[in-house]
Amino acid sequence: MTLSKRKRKILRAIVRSYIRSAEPIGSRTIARHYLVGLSPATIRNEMADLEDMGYLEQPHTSAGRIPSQQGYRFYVDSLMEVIPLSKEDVLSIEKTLYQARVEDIEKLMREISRILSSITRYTSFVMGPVIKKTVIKQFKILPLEEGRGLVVLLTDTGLVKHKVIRLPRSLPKQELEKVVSCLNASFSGLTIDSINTSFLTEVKFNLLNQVEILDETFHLIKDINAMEEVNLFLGGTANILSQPEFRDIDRVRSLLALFEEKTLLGRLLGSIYPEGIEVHIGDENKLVEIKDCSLVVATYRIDEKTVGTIGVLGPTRMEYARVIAMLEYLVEKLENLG
Amino acid sequence: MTLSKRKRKILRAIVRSYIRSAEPIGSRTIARHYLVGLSPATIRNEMADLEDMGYLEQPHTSAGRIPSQQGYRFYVDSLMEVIPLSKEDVLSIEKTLYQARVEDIEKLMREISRILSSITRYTSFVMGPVIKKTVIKQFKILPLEEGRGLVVLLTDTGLVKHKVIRLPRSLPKQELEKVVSCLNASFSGLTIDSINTSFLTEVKFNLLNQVEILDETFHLIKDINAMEEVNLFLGGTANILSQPEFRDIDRVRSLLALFEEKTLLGRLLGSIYPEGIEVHIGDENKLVEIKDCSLVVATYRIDEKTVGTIGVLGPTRMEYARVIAMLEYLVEKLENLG
DNA sequence: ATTAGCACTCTCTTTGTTAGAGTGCTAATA
DNA sequence: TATTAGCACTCTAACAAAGAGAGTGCTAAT
Repeated sequence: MTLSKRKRKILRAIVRSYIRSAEPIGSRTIARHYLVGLSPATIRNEMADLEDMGYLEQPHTSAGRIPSQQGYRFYVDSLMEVIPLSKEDVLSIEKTLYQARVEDIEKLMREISRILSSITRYTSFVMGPVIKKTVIKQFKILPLEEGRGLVVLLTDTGLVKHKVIRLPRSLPKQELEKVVSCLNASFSGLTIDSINTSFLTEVKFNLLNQVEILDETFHLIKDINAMEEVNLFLGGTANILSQPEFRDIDRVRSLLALFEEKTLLGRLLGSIYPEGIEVHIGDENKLVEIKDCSLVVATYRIDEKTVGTIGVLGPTRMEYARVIAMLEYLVEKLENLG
Repeated sequence: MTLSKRKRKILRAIVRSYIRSAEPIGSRTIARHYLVGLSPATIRNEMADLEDMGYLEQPHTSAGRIPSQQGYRFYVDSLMEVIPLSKEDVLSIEKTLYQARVEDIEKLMREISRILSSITRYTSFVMGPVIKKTVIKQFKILPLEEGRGLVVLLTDTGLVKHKVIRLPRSLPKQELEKVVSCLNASFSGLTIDSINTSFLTEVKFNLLNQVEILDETFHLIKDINAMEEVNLFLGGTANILSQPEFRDIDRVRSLLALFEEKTLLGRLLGSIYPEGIEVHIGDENKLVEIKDCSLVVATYRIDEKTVGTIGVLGPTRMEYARVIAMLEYLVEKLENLG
């Protein structure tokens, strides 16, 4: 399905204009502003063709045309030119990051997400490694006051999780250390995911006399596993309300409910790990709640191994080029500062 | 300003009816359903009086009456009867809590907030102790790999915070312990709030040779202090969209933006510590964003000292009685399980 | 292949009309 | 004196009709 040069020009004009104005575009407008020299009638014929081919739609007979999902797809794949971020944008990002005094990865993620949503005016997200897939590096147990201890779990991605557990009151220090080293010997190097009940039982056997503490520790792992705690930062969830396509409360509601239930969203995002940047337009999205949105997702790597995703969710009428440029820039930021 | 028994009956009927239906109530309806035996004309006279006195409002001349803010106030103070939760509600709460396998205070807070919003259909929040005001119990520093360590900060409220810091590469174990015990000696027993720069400088002086690590630790405290991280769980933020008063996108937007920016909300809530339960109706709220909402807030205590708040934010047309009953029940849950 | 011209279609806005709900007032009633 | 019936009045919401405007598709001319 190849398009003539002129058809491409027209399609591009329509997509761009519609992205800007959210209004259907008529042949006259195009002839005047985008393809000077041609008459509206000619444009009309071309537009009719483009509609037949599935790239355009007409809200009703006497309205102009708007891009179809296929139209956006073609635009993103073949027509769009990604231009680098403007100096002002770069400057504003750098300034914000500097002022935020980013100190750890979580704060960085939060900040980047904030920047992304405030500049794009869409909803943004930054997700860290899915915790279930991260590799356990080390356990530590800090005895607290009588009968309680703090399990600290370090993962290879630099993530730290802790949990207060009960300890047997009579546990002498050496015993505790023994338990810890046993835990480390058993678990370190494994992903949290891979520790199942049968494996645990085996380890438990080796620690017969310390079963109680192990149980608690196991709960930590199980909890982490169960809660699917996604390291997910959302920004600009209220932004979609400014988009004219979401004037209708009912369309917004399901979306906002989705944002609140981060687990679901996290699972979706966790299943996308694009090489480079991926654009999911409308129906291409797996989640029904966002079947009329577009999702732009990028992957970032830290130390060659930690993998997270960053992206933007907005209407299909999204400023793809700009969003992609933003993402490219911010991925770099994440990778360098993280 | 005292109201006749009949006026009170009428006001109560109007408030109740409006809470249920969100529709203005006319004299006929009241005469038929709430005060059988009286004619609409009589009710009309009384209603006119009530409007004069400021308890009722008329959206327009030929509509029925709706309660004014003052009307709600009077209702909450004098007319409302709080009836205990139904058996079904209690059962459903218990079931949810049981299934959630609540293990730590944060999970409990999240779960309670979820229950609260799902049953009331308003937006709920559960806030833990404001971290700045919590008392430092103990520092721990765990050496990690070469040149890095994990500072663990324990507070008297059971809250645990951690932060990865850089350590001088050459720091021997005994030195580290010395630093830790010095930190503890200096800081434990103080609130994070109260540690200011000048006090720090003093401590720094005592640790001259370990300045670097102290700096990092200080940053932890400063960070906590600066980020105002409120231990705030929101639930049902999308619920307000179901309320007819929020059919209008623009009214919703500022509210949702507020929800996203938890700091602001946390500061507001942190400034309310009612004895028992407090109801803030409409304009009584300090925050402009919620001047047309009602806020119902309760305090909960754990171990006689930890103080947090729990509450509900909804339209002024709120089921006050039911919400209050819910809160009473859930406060108890929080206090016993927390 | 392109374009001018024109009839046609659809929406949006305006205007007018009507039905319905509810009020306030007055005069009658208990 | 408190209550009520009756009635004119007001306001809204819903609907219909009409006109303007935008844009199309088709045909015939260039």
